Amino acid sequence: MPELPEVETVRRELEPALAGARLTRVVARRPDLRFPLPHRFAERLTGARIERLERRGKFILAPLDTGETLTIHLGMTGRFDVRLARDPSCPPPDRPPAERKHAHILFETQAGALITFVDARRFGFMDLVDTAALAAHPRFAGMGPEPLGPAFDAAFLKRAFAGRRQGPKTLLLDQRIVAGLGNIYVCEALHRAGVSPVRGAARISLARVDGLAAAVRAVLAEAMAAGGSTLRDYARPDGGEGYFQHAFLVYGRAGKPCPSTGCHGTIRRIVQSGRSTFFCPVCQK
DNA sequence: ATTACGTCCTGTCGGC
DNA sequence: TGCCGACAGGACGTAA
Repeated sequence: MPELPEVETVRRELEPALAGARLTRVVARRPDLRFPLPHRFAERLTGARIERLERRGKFILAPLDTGETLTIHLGMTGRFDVRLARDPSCPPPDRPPAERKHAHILFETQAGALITFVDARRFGFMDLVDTAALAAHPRFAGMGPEPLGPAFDAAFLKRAFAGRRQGPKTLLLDQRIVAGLGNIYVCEALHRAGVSPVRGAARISLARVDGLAAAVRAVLAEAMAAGGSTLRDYARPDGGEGYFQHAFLVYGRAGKPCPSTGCHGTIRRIVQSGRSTFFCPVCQK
């Protein structure tokens, strides 16, 4: 379940193999992921040099020397398998059948690295967009600020919440308000800030919104330092696991006692906009 | 403008 | 033991 910390971890681990690398071979083993791949996808990538790897929200961006940018979204189960250049006399290790079955896109670099995009549920997607027009692209034009950037603070969030009747849970998941949060970190941030996920967002005091913005930044920074969270779906390109899941205070903990000091509440699971919300009804007001 | 809800996709897990 | 539904949760389309 890649959210910002997981996507950033993946970006960093792809860098050694892909930043500055020239693609010598690209294979799309099917014409679509979540959406159809763009026209002549593999051909437009083959021979291109990836100038660097960036991240915007939950997207990985790879600007190319062709004037286009490869945009990648991992969806739910998308991940990369990275094999750096190796001794050609040593055959590659066999992969488990499930891996092979859902290996949809292959990238080979001039230096001999083999990068495989694997996505069982195919909620991920890739696109090629004109780099000069990237900011104006519908997918990015309306995207909210980076939660760890300077534009995301209490004043900004207060404005975004103004006049809104939906709960902060729903609004923080909206990538047009802030880019990169997903279900897990929104639940965790709301609990840390002591803010109820169901309270009408316009009715949250500035002081609480301030605490919420701080909690969002803190939980993301901590998760990133831990290499993200590994649940059933997410795996790092290096095969390692993130370990922030051990720091969850509410996510997936329905029925367990609230971990807040002095609070005797019990974590509840409810459904908001079709998604699970985990929270403590006692200390989240 | 805002809100609500359905859709996509497949593997896993719990209950019967 | 096997079947079946619930669930996981990203973005997006549609309709009110």
